[in-house]
Amino acid sequence: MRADAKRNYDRIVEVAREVFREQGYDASLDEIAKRAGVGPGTLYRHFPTRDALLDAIMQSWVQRVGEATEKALAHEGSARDLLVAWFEEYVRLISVHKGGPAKITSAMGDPDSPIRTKCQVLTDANAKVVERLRDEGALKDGVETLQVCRLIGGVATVADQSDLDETAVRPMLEVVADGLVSS
Amino acid sequence: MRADAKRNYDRIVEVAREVFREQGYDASLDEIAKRAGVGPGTLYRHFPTRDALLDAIMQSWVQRVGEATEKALAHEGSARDLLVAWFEEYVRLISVHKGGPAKITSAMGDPDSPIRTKCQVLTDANAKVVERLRDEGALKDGVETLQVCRLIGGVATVADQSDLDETAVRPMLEVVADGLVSS
DNA sequence: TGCTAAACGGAGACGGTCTCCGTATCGTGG
DNA sequence: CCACGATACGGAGACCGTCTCCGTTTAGCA
Repeated sequence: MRADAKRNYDRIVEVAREVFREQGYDASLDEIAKRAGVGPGTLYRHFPTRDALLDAIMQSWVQRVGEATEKALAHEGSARDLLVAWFEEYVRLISVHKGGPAKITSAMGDPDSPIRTKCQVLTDANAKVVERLRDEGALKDGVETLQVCRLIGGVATVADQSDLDETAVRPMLEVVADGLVSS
Repeated sequence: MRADAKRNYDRIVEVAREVFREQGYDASLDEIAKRAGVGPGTLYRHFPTRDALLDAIMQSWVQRVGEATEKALAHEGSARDLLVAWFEEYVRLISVHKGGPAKITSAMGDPDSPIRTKCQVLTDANAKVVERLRDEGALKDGVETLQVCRLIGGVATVADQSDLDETAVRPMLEVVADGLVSS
C-alpha cells in the first residue's frame, strides 16, 4: 500500500468513527469524505460499501470486547448478578453509535455480513460467559447462546432508538437474566 | 372533503399498505403515488410526512388490537402460558411490515409521535393483560408495563431485521415471560 | 531523474424527497 | 343548467445522498 493511500485510509477511518458517533450510522458518506479532505472516489475505493467502512472502524473494538469478557468472567457473585453485569457491558459494547445495536445484532447469523468476523468475536465472548454458567448448572435447559445475543441486542436496539439511559435499560436486562437462570 | 379528494386519499392508503408490506417502511413514496395513479404533490398534500401515511394505514389496525386483547384475556391456563400467547399476538400485531416493530416501539414514549394514538391503543391493551396478571399475584414486583412493551418490541425488532420465523421467536418470548412471573 | 503503476478526486448520473404553481375539476347558487 | 370560485391535481424541478468513471496527479523504484 502506498504511503499516501495509507494516510488517506487512516484519516477516513478516524473521521468516520467521529461522524458515525455524532450522527449515527446513516450519516452522509460524502460528508465524511469532505471532512477527511478527500474526494468521494477515494472513500469508495477504500470502502466499497458503508459496511466495509464500519468493519474498519470496529478493528480496535475487538480488543474492548476481550477486556469486557475478562471482566465479566472475573465477577464474584451470583449467576444472576454476573449475567446482568455482562449484559450491561454487552449493551455498552454494541452501542458504538446510533444504529449500532440493530446493525450488529442483525449481522449475527448472516454468514455474508461484512462485519461477520466482528460479530463472531462478540458471539464467542457471550458463549464463553453463558457456557460457564451452564456448566455450573445455573441456567435453565435449552438456552441457546445466539438467542441470548438476540435478546440483549433487542433491548439495546430499543434503548438506542428510544434514547433510553442505563437506569431504564437495567430492569429489562434483569428480566432477561431472571428468565435464564434456573429457579 | 371533495369526492375526488376522498377517492385519491383512499386509493393512496390502500396502495401504501400494499407497498409497505411488500417493500418495507422505506419504500419510495413517489412510487406509491405512481402506483396509485396520482402525482407526488397529491400524495404529499394528503400526507405531509411518511408517518402521517403510516398513521392512516393503521386506522383499521386498532380493531385487530382489540380482538387480540380479548383473545388473550380469554386464555385458559397458567400465567406464563397466557403471557407467551399474548406476546406472540403482540409480535404479530407490530410486524405490520418490515421496519414496523422498530417504528412502533420507538414511537412509544414519544408524546409527539404522529402514531401516538395508535401506540396508546397497544400499550393500553398490554397494560390490561399485565395488570390482570399482577392482580392475581402472578408477576414479580416492580414490573413496569412499558418495559414489557419494550422488551417484546425488542424481540420483534430483531426478528424483523434478521428474518426470524415464529419458531425462533417463541423461545425468546418464553425467556421474557419466565423473567416476569413470580417464582 | 524519469517512468509507470497506483492512487486521487471531482463531475455527473441516478434515485428519492418534497415544493411550487399553473391547470383542471367539483359542486353550488343563481 | 351552467358559470364561477374554491378546491384539488400533478408534474417540473430543486435538493441531497449514493456511487462511478476517467482524466490528472503522485509515489517510489530503477
